Order: sequence, then C-alpha cells, then structure tokens
Amino acid sequence: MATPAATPASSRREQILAVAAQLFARHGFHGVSIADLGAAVGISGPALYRHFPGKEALLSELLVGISEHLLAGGQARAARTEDPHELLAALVEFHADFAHREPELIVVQDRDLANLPAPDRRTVRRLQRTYVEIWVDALQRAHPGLPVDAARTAAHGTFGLLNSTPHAGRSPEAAALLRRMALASLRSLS
Amino acid sequence: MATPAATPASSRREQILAVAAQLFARHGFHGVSIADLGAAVGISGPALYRHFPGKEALLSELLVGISEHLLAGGQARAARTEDPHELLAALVEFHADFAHREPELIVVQDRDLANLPAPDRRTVRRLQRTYVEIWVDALQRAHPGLPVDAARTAAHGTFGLLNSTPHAGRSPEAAALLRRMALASLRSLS
DNA sequence: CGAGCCTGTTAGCGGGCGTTAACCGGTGGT
DNA sequence: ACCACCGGTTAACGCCCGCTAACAGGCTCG
Repeated sequence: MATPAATPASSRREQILAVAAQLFARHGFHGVSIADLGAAVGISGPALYRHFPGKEALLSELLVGISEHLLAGGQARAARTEDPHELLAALVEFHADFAHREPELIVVQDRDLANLPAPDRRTVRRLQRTYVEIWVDALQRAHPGLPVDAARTAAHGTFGLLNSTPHAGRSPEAAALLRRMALASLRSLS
Repeated sequence: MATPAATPASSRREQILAVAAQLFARHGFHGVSIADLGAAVGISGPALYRHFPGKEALLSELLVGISEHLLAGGQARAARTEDPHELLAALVEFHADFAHREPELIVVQDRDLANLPAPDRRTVRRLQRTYVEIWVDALQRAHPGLPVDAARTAAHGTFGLLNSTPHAGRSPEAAALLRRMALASLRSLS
C-alpha cells in the first residue's frame, strides 16, 4: 500500500514505525489494520506481534517519541539561549524544521492522541504541556505584561501555523516562509 | 454521553448532526459507534436510520456543510470588498469567527476528510480548493510579485493559526489575539 | 550435530459495529 | 373509524479486525 523499499537502512522495528506513521497519517489509526501494516512492510498480518505487543503500542511509541523529541529540542534551546527574543527565534526554527521534515508525524500527533491508551496519553500530554510551557515562558519574558492565557494561545497558534506543513509544499522556501510568518505573528504581541 | 438537552430548538436531524460533530471531534469518526450517537440524543441505535441513510452520510453532511459555508462566506467578502488588504482583513475576521464559534467542526474537518466516501470527498476538496483560491487571489493582489505557491502556503499557514481555536480558550480575547497574529503574519509577506 | 531462539507462516476465536428486518404505538387526514 | 405514515423499538446477520495458537525454517552457539 505504501512504498515498500522506502526506508534505506533500518531494522524491522524502525521500518514498521516509519510505515505506520505514513499509514496512520493517511488513513487514521482506526483506518489502518494490522494486516495493512504488515503488507506495507512485506510481511503479513500477525508477524507484527514479533516486534510490538499490539497495535496501540505502535501509536504509543510514535507519539511518545514525538513529544519527547520536541521537548528535548525545546529544553536544549532554552538552556543555551538567554535572550528571550533570540530563544523564540530558535524555537521557531527548531519546530519549523521538525514540522517540515516529518509532516506525517505532525498529522498523527494531534489526530490520534485520543486513541492512545490512557496512561500513555497522560504521558504525552504531560510532555506536550512542558514543551508549551517553554514557549509560554519565553513569550512572557519577551513581552512583559503578556498574560499567561494569551501566551498559551499564541504558542498554540504558532504551532498551528508551523504545523501546516502537511498542506504546504515540501520546498525549503515554504518552510522559510512559515518561519517568517511565525516570527512576524509573535512580534505582533507587542 | 454528551449533554442531552444541549441544542435548544432543533429538529431531530439537526440535533443528531450537532451531537455527531461533538462526538466525532472528541473520538474521531471510527471511534464513535452508531449506538453512541443514538444514545447521545436519547434514542437508541438503529433509529438513526430514520433520519440518515448511514453513518458516512452524517460525516458527509457535516463536511460538505462546512466547506460550503466557508466558501460562501469567502465569496461574499470577495464580492463586496475591492481593496485586497481590506479583503484579507475581512477574510481573517470571517474565518477566525467561524473557527472560534465551531471548534469541533474545525477538528472534524481536517481529521476525518479521509473517511468520506470518495465522491463527497471530491466535492469537499473542490469547495476547499475554491475557498483557498479566494485567499490566494487576495494575497497576490495585496503583495504583487508573490508566487502562487507562496500564497498558497501562506493561506494554509493562516488557516492553521486561526484553526488552533480547539487548543485555545473560548474567550473573545483569544480570538482577537489570533486575528492580530494572523494579520501580522500576512503583512510580513512584504 | 543438536538445542534454541528469532522471525516468519496460516488457521481460528471472539467481539464490536454497521446495517437490515420485523414489529409497534401515536397522530393526522379522509 | 380506518389507514398510513412517522419515528421509534429489539433481534439478528455478517463482516472485519485485533489477537492468540500452533507450527516451521534458518541461524548461532555450545
């Protein structure tokens, strides 16, 4: 169903994860069967259980991985950058870069959160919340007097803007454009 | 499962559609059963077939309705407003207003498009494309020399920003903030 | 050589869900 | 008074899907 020889060098596990990301992004978690996933990597059906305990575990690993990656990147930037405006620019670039390189993950991320088993969902939400707080903090330092709610709204809005990559071309110019728009919108917080 | 006496004055049909929007937004199309939908309006299970030919028909009506509404609103503004900057402001306000009033529809719109039966999906996509073209046209007139692809990317980015309402508070200030950010990001197209 | 794990296979079970069938009370028009 | 339709009900069918069971081939290591 998807290109079989897509991922160049990867163990079965990673290959399955990659193909799952694509299929989940295209058809949604419930729109993809175990058999579909197997077929997409050239094995068939229940062989997946040799690598993952179940279908939900696939989704968990994808979503936890994404939110951990974002949080780690955000924390790294926050640690190494003092000036809040500079930090915001770094955050925008980091997030835009991720969204540009992995549009399928972006799609799965906020489409299928609800399909996670409850404990993993809590984990992901906690990671996401922490990531958002990095942005909120930077925004409030960059724009003194900005209320928390406003900062949170602005952060989510910026994510929405940058996460529009699935609807945009994959060209570097598109990514650059979105970065510029994001920075401009953040500057407008006065 | 949802508040039963929610919609004040409405025929069964509209009540079902409203509740379907909420449930689809919360759990995804495949995550909601016919029985769930029935229960949420106080009837049980197959009684829905007295009002709709099937589950997919519900989704179709929702999504076609949304895209028709957006297109109609966009066309109305485009018809009555000459100046492209003024038009963009009107479009931003219109879109922001819709996203702010119907966050569930926003969610369903781009989450469950793939679950539409093919003909309706084509219909919705055509309507969406036409709506986007209104924005693209206004953007190109407002920013001479802006390439089409860039305009399209900018339009989708702005949608992403404005459509972040499901993650934002429902306060009017949040909506106003998103509008301001959108306008600022559009101005940055130089 | 042989034991055992690793990674596949196919067959089958069980549950859930969309949909259809068959039935029924109330209401409004002739 | 009756008939027909409208909007419900419950029962049942059939499919699809996640998952388990049972089995098999090849690789490695003692």
